[in-house]
Order: sequence, then structure tokens, then C-alpha cells
Amino acid sequence: MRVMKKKFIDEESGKIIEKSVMNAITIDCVIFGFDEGNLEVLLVEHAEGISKGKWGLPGGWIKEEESIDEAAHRLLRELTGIKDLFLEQLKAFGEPDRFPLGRVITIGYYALIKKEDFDIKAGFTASDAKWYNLSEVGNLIYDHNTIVDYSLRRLRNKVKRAPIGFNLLPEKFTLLQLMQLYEEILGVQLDKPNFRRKILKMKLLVALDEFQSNVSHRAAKLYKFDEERYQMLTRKGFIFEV
Amino acid sequence: MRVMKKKFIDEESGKIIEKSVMNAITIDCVIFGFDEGNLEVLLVEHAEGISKGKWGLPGGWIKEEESIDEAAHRLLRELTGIKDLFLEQLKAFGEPDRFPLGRVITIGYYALIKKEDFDIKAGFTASDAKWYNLSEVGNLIYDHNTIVDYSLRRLRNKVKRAPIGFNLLPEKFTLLQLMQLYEEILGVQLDKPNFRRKILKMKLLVALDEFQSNVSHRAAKLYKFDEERYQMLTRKGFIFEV
DNA sequence: ACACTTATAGTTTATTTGACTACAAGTATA
DNA sequence: TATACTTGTAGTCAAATAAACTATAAGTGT
Repeated sequence: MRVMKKKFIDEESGKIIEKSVMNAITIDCVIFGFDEGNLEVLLVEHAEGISKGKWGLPGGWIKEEESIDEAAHRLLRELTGIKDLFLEQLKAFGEPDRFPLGRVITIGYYALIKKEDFDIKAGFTASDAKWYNLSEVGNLIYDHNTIVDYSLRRLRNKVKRAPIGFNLLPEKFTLLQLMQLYEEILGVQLDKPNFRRKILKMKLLVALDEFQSNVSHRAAKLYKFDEERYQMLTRKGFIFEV
Repeated sequence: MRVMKKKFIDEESGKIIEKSVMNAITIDCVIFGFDEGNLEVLLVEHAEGISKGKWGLPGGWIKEEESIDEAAHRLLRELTGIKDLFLEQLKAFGEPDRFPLGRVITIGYYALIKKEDFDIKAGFTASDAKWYNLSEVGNLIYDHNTIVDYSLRRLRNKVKRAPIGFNLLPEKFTLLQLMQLYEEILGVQLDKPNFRRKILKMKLLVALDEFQSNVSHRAAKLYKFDEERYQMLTRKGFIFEV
């Protein structure tokens, strides 16, 4: 986290003072990935400053001329190289003592990415970045554990009512993969036949003429999500619900 | 909206300059009320500055030592005199041009109040404050229409999945009042017998031994919401849903 | 040929939802 | 006093949905 020095005129004494001033607003982002049935978050190790060596959420500053959403997109692009992903604001976090060196309010975001698209090396400056299984996230810097907890609650709510889970899966996926994604995120067990029927009835998936390969059992059919169809159905009043 | 003058040392030239500096973060709050079957918002008329005479959301600055939530509570207390109300953050709004005199990010909140508790005169400084029927909200200052729209979407979602509607009703209410509240917020028509059964089955309401008075028809039984019971049921896995 | 795993289809029952009917209990007024 | 009118409250019934379960198909590996 960068600290900026600025010169001020003290309003009481009229003297010139130099203060360590925070750029008072930052962005922090919870990036979710899904790998082999596990929900993961991408954390970065801070290279310098008071939080050196500790892990936390990737984040940064908002530039004068960009909107908050644009700033979040830019930060994610700088870190992951991905331009197009699911990204949504959580809310602002602003406990007065959340940041030890001054009053900084942070705006939390969460993103869902397909790990296949992801290349950590693209323009990344922190000393390290790693995927953590959600259950293995330890103590993070500042209030980042709070932000992760909040993002998980939001994800659980949202994934039931909007077809955003697909952002965590490869372009082509099996129905079992999709079901396991829901099981993992929601922390429940689902019934295969029932889940199939429910999802297919929505007509949001396109059945491809392709099948899994290199599996030691009957290969499952591959599907992909039809975004256009979802938009069309939504306009007609369809409401996604798992 | 207050603009603050501050003296700076220009980092390039070294000269003392005076700039109109925004406190870069504000709070704006959408206050919902419910009156005779109508959903309303409380708007204030700005008394001075560039937005003089125009209507907008009540808002203000965050103090150095308070959290964002505390600031929102304080602002609402200053305006309405109410200490205890439903208040929840929406999100941060930060388009670069949302505020004409500089870069200001605002954190939106929405509140639900019982109009019976409300006394507009308590410590209020703006030239005027008025309840507006939601359909009669005209062009507001800055991006306040965006914030109102967003708050309404949030309210509609939330009211279905959490028992927050009661915050808009008097302590004691009839089932029809409750139903009309849902009809108004969700913009749908509901069936009286079915709504009754659904709500009563949840066991969240306490039937009182009191009835409506001064009505020109059969007086309906009064009920009140049992917050404790809701907490208890929630711990046992109950999920509120209308 | 057989065991094993996962995919996929179908059945059955309980629960919920939505639409509707009926009647009760008050007030207003003819 | 009778009647109309309004709202409250109880109950019925068919359709839709959800949950639990059974059965079989289609592959791989031994």
C-alpha cells in the first residue's frame, strides 16, 4: 500500500506542514476461481511497507479520471491479464481503524474468472500471487478477511438467482461439473437427476456434439451457456433460480 | 452540498494555492416511508450552492473518527430524529463526472422508517424536506436518480427474502396493510387468503387481542412482528421468503 | 465376461402455489 | 329494521414443483 507525502498549510498556525496523506479511497478485489471441485481465491503477498510478507487481497488506487468500476477492471487486467470477466461491486468498507496508517475507505469488489483464461505473469508487480482454497485462507491484512467473508455471502446469494456460476467454468462443461460448482459454493449436496432436469428445463444451455475425453468412465456430454438466450428469456420475464 | 476551501502548496511550482476541495467521500441516503398504500421517499431541497433550489437525497460528510455506518446513522438522526431504524449500505457511486465541482465518491444507503416515529423538525437544516410518492420523484441533483433507482431494486429484492417490510409499518398492523405494502413495493397483485396463509404459517407474527378502530367495516385483527422469534427460527435454518 | 463408475431416463409422493368459493362481521343508509 | 356494502377470515381443489428414489445405459479397466 503506497503512502503519499503532501505539503499543506495548517489552517490554525498558517505554517507549512508535511503530512503522510492517504489517497483516501482504495479498491480491493476478491477473485474467485474454481478448480477440481474447489472454490479458490487469489491472494497476493505484499512486497514492501508495513504489511510486507503478509497476504491480502489484490487492490489499488482509483485514478482521477476513471470511474470506480473502471478502476476495478483496470486493476484486474493489470494483475491477471483478463479483460473480460464477471466483476461486481460489493460495497464500501470503512471502519476508522481498518488501515493502520490513516483513514482509508476501500471499495470491495468480487470477480469470477475461468482459471483457464488466467495468466498470473501478465504485468504483475507484487512479489507473489497464489490461489488459496477457501478453507485455507488464513489471517489477511487489514480487514480483508471481512471482505472475503462478505464476498462469499454475496456469491452464495447471487449464484442462486443469476446465472453467474458459468463464469467460473470452462467454456464447455458437463452437467456434473456445473452441479459440483453449486454444491461447493452453496455447501449443499444435490441430487444428480433432479439437478439435471431443473437446469435443462430452463433452456439456458446448448448441448454440444462433443463429449468429455480421457475419462475412465462413460463420457458426459458437453454443454455451453447461452448468454443471448438468457437475455431474451429475461426480457420475457424469466427468472433464473437454482 | 458544502464546498470546503483549503490552502495547498502546489507540488510543481511551490506556490501557495487555494482550491475548492471536496471532502472526497460523501454519504447519500434514500429514506423510504409508507403512507396510505404508497411508497414514498424523503427528499430535501438544497438551500445554497450550485444546486440551490433543487431537490436531492439527504446526505453529508463522514467524520474522521466514525465508521461509514455510524456516519449514515448520525446523518439520519440529525435529519429525522430517529435513532433506531433499518439502515443498510447500497454501494459506492463514483462516476468521475457525477459531481460537477470535482471528484466526489458517494456511498449510498437506504433506510426504512415508520412514518409515525418521524418528526421532520428535529435538527434539520435544509430549507425544506418533503415526502415524495415514488412515481412523482422528478429530476434530482447529481446522480441521485440513479441512487434512488438502485435502492428500489435492492428494496424489492431484499423485502422478499428478509422480513424488513415491517420497518415501514406501524408497530401494530393488519394483514391487509402488510399485503398492500408488498403489493406496492413489488408492483404485483396478491391474493388475500393465500397471502394470509403464507405469512401466518411462518409464525413470525403475534396476533394481538386488539382490532382496528374507526373503520367503516369489520375491524381487522392487529398483529405485530416478533423479531426474537425470527432470530430463533433463523438459527434453526428457517429462511424467510414471500 | 465381469466389475466398476458415471451418465441419463423415468417414477412416485409430498409439498407448495394459485385461483377460487363461501361466509362472517362489521358499518352505512334507505 | 332491513338491506347493501366493504373488508375479514376460512376452506377447497387442481396444477405445478420439489424431493427422494429406482432403473438402465454407456463407457473403462481387469
